[in-house]
Amino acid sequence: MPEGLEAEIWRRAATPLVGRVIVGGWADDRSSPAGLVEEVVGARISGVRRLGKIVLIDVRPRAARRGSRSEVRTIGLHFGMTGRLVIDGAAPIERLAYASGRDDPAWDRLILRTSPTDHRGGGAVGGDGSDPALRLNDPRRLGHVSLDADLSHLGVDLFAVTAAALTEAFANRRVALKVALLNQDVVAGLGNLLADEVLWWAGLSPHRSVDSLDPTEIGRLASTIRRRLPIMLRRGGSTTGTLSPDVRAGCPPCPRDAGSLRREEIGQRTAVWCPAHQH
DNA sequence: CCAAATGTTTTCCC
DNA sequence: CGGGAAAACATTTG
Repeated sequence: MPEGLEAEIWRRAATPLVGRVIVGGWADDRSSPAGLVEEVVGARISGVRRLGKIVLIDVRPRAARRGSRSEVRTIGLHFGMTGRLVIDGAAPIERLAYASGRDDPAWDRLILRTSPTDHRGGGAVGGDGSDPALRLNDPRRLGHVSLDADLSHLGVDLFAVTAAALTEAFANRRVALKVALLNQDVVAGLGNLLADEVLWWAGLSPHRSVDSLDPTEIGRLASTIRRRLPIMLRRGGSTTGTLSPDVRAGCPPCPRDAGSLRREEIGQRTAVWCPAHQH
């Protein structure tokens, strides 16, 4: 379930890390580039950003050592379907939909400990026995950690969507609207639930080819995205929409027009939509 | 035992 | 190179 909204919740939760120095940690090398922890130990966290579904931790090495890079490095947290972030022992999202409710340390993929300095309260942060500053827990290991990844292929961020950006992203493509919205190179951050949700609100069929949309429809889609996302973010994430996991599972009558919701596979993902009002 | 699950990535084919 | 379909990744949940 981690889509752009969950990444934004985690990004906000991780902002207290800015200013702290990474003093140690551990990375599962099946999920992270080899030597990642050694690369960032001693570095100060200079920023926490988000791009699409990816949370980015910028770190500034303390000094140029021989053979090491002195410029800012960026740790990318990619959550896959089951990755969760725990900051200073607190999980902003306790339980992910469609994932385990347990928090087994065996599923930890990245642990970063930071120095006690710069932490409000002054207590130890990530010292012996205490909670690490950052913990990425991912049972299914479908997520991963990147270092200085090239993210230039990503499309417009879901919170920056405009009609013009969609028009440009849809140009020269002839795929189903639902497939295009799930493509991170088109819009970065929309996942299966958010894509179905915004199409439901915009009244657009997931089957429509993107090259068949007229400017009015693209404008309606863009404004729907801009309007619905902040509401769902406030409510707690991508499961809080009209087409919640419960609705998706049960396929009750459409809440808008009492027609029947349809559940079918589009682009190898489950799509839920209302043929009565989505055209 | 079985089916389905929020996300990528790869591979093969047209 | 642009797609589309399908499989793969690894595991839990109901």
